[in-house]
Amino acid sequence: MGKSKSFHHGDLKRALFDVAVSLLDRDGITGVTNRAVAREAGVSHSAPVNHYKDRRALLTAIARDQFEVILKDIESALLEVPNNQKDRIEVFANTLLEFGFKYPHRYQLLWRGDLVDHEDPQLLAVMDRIYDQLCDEIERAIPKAKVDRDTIAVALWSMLHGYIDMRLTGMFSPHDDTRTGKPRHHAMLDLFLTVLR
Amino acid sequence: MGKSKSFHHGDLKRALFDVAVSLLDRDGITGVTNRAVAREAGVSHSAPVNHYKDRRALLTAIARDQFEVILKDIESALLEVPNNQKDRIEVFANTLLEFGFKYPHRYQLLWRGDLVDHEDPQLLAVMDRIYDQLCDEIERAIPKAKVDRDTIAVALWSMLHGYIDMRLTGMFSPHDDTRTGKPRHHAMLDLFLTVLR
DNA sequence: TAGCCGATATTGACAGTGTCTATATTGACG
DNA sequence: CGTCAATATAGACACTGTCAATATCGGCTA
Repeated sequence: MGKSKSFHHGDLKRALFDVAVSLLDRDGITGVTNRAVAREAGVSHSAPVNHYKDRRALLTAIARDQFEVILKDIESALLEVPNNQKDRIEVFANTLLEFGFKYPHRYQLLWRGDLVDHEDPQLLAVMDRIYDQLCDEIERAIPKAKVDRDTIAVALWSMLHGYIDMRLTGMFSPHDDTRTGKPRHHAMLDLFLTVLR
Repeated sequence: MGKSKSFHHGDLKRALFDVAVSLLDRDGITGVTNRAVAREAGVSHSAPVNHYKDRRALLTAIARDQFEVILKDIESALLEVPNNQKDRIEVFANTLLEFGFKYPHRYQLLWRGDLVDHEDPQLLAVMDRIYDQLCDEIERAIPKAKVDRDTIAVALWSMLHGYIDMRLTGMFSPHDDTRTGKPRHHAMLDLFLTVLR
């Protein structure tokens, strides 16, 4: 829709956004200050306020966008897997894991309640779509279960998020499972999916 | 050992520590600034430097301590459960969950790599003890498994951490499982432990 | 007891931050 | 051409962490 082709700059809003993301990747969240972003974009230190109310608004926009990226990654990865197969859940999981390890700082931003407005309706909407996607796959894979579909979804997403988060903080090292020789997260998933078979 | 009964103050090091924790509980991590801590302790803004090299050092000390609290909570909770029972794992899990919900800000601090030095040897030591404790319980409950004990431990801890973290960011609401009527995390645990039976 | 000395606390400074206000510039549109 | 709202700037304020210089205190030895 209405991308505001700007007056003085060109499209400062987008420029600020892009700069912020690249700073995030390079320096982590502490490197993404309003002033650094403005500097990098070649504008004055308080130019951003016209496009993003404050730092939180900018970071929320990024989080929104990255959740969308994840959703699209999942959707397109699922396209390459035939329907009604249990390993669609595996595809879901792997996509999330890959994103987390490829863009650690972006991933960590997503869950920083002090920096991102998790009440933002658009953001909530995307998260819901991801969640619903997961529920659909679970329903497809195991229509009959002792517990809620939601419980399975929450359990699985929790495990994935927790694993990524703890790996990123350096808590777990990326060792393989010694019994199967598979990467840890692969073995973990197998273990989890055992319940469903 | 050697608690440095201080000269001017009394035991400023401990006072700073306690003030920091109470500020953390009250205002979240953003409220725990060096200056606020000093102010609250009634000393000058740079008094803390004599006891904690910088903010990171203070927060690392807190994290260390809180991991110890968790370990002790787990150990004492386990004392009330007979050996060789599978629900010792449940006790482990519930203790972690309770801590997270009771002290959300402390819990979140534990995983903030930008604020806490996760290479700190003492901190690593405590985390290892918690991890080993978990592994022991797993070994006790299921000596024979298709996968590594480590894989089970990592999977379980990941799930617990992920659930707490996502609950604290407001991602999941605390709904009960509709099939069983149990709290979500309870049902989640049951689901996970199914693998082991 | 006198006096030294290291541990502890204060003060002041510097660079950086987010955010607000007033001011200037711009470009589209009448 | 001139108006006006959108956009950009410059300056200020109150914070922050951290450092260096200074002051104060207590235990120690002489």
